[in-house]
Amino acid sequence: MARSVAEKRRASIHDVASRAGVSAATVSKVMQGVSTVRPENVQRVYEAVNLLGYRADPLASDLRRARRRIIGAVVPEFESEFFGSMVTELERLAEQRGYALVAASSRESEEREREVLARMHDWRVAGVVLAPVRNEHGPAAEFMRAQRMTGVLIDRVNATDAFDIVSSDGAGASALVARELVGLGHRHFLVIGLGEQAATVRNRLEGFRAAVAELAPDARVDVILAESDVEPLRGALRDYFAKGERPTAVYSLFSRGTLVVLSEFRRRGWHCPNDISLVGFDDAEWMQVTWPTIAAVVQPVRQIAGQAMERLFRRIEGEEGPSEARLEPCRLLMRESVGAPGGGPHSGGGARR
Amino acid sequence: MARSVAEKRRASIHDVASRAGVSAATVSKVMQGVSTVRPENVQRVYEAVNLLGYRADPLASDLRRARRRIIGAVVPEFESEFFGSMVTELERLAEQRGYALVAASSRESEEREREVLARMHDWRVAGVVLAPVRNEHGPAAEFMRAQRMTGVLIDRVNATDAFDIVSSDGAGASALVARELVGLGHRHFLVIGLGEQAATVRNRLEGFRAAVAELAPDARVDVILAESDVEPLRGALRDYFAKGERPTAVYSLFSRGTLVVLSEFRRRGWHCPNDISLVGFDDAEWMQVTWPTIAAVVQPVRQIAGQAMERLFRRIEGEEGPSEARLEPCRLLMRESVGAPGGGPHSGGGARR
DNA sequence: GTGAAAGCGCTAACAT
DNA sequence: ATGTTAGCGCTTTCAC
Repeated sequence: MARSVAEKRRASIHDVASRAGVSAATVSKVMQGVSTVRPENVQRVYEAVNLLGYRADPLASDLRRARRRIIGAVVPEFESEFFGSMVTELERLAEQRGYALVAASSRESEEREREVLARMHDWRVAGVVLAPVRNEHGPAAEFMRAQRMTGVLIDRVNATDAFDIVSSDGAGASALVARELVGLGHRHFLVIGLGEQAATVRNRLEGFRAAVAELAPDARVDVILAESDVEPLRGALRDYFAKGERPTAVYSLFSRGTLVVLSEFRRRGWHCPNDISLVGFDDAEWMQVTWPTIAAVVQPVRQIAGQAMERLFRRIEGEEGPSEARLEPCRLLMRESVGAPGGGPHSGGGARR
Repeated sequence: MARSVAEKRRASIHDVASRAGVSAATVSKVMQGVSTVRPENVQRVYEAVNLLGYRADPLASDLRRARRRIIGAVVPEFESEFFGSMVTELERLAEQRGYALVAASSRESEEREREVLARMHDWRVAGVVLAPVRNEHGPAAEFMRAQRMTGVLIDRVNATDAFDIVSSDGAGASALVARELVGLGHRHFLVIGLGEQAATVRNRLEGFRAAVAELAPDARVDVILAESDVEPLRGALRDYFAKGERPTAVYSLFSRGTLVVLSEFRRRGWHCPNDISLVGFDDAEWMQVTWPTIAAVVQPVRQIAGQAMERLFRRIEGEEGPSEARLEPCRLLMRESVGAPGGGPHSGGGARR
């Protein structure tokens, strides 16, 4: 039965075709700018398109073409500045290439990460940018590998031969931090991190340790790692200080850790940098307006996103070859939270590297 | 030509069917749990499914069913805690109902907002949750109306009869702020906001003004509104203080404004609450660890997301009727940044409402 | 230059 | 209980 005009169903390519007095095939050609269509018909098609407000359904079109112009992005959370701007960048880059980005949050759960990846697989996305909850050996990465999905791993990853990976050079950045702090005279450090994020945390920690060992072999580096949640870390930190430990500088390896450290400083009435110095991994907007301003390692979000997309599209376009690992350098923003040990004047606000 | 076994194309429903020795229709039935299939065949189908790793393509299935189990979410930015957690919540709620959430950022641009909405329309999403850049009269909302898309507007919106809307009760929250501050003895206020976010800012401002007028008719409320960007606001604020204006309390109507205010306080060497008090709209994690901690209005993200999805799905399921507007109450977290004018002791850390 | 026909992966009537 | 057929909206040979 013919459809009534008043029906609210959206115009399909056939509606346009009959309205323009041509076939659907011709409409399709016009929409794709194929030049072999007679100008008169092109005209008629455009008129019908405008009249009906026709827009092709990209999903139907993709179905026929047996390819999806969709990139999946999976991140541990949307709530942080880091992953928020990462998704923004990835979206921009995907759209720039005519793809849509579908972002999903794994909510720091490896189980959910797997489910989300299964959905991406079901959707037949062209490729995935995965920021794993833990590291490159998680179930999600394994799933991707098993299903032969094309993808790139970012952020919390070490080398793996299954995928290209891109992350910031946490070891290098931590060496910068060590150099700064040692240069100011610090010899007793506390480093805190979350063990679950094994890949990144270990890099950062080892980079720091190695640099300190080289620059000041006599220095002491204490480490507090909590397994998976931030609250145990708070407890451990509290115990540590309660025992009377007094490092002159604290280096937090992840952003929420910086908040925990600050709140413990508050509890004890310690002020940076006079009572103790603080550097955090991951910069945030608020860190430059508080009193004191907080020194931080700035991750190069745009570079990471750019490299990740670059590599991903190369793979999508069929490039073979061994997987590559790329480390993007970080900047270190020294701010007021860092000074010489023992309440000396701080080092000023210059940016390094 | 028959496909070779080694081909890496994903298994389709036909592959499963032939493998199980039944028709595609039967496989489809089994996948949907239709009970009229002979147990023996159910078994065979499952075996084939497992063997081939078959998973239905939800997009193809949706195409056939002429409906898409996709909800679109459009927010001005992914970078803030507020919108980040909003997207997280919306994703959770959509998935709970068997839909996928596709989130996009309008990047604070109304032009882009329109484009993003056009894409959602092209995708034939079942519904959209739109947090407009400016207000309910923007081009995106107009587009949604014109295309008869089903959607709900959140956050920066006033009433509109075209859509259901959900936002936090900015006026009520601002009245709470006014009550607190007036109660402490403040009589000279500065309120800052971004004019472009017309809908919310006006509500919040008027709520504050009205409450102050009622509680302390003699009080003075200065207002600085910048049009669209945050930098002009910084300039205006600087000029204002340079002129010698000394309100005893500042109320920032949006989160980035709070950062601007803090950085201007820093420039002038003013400390909260002794030199001046500060309350910001929008809470953030860091506000409870800095010195001083920053008082803030907490928006009920989960309630907003919950109501929005609730209403959206009602509409998707065909519910008619006039559009409704819902305001969710906020909480006010008093913190150390607020005290009595003139450097008196601050009011403590209780939470109100 | 154009359109008929086939088909992407799936579901839903409708015979059987 | 099952398979055949038709078709969602689109693209792509391939005759004409």
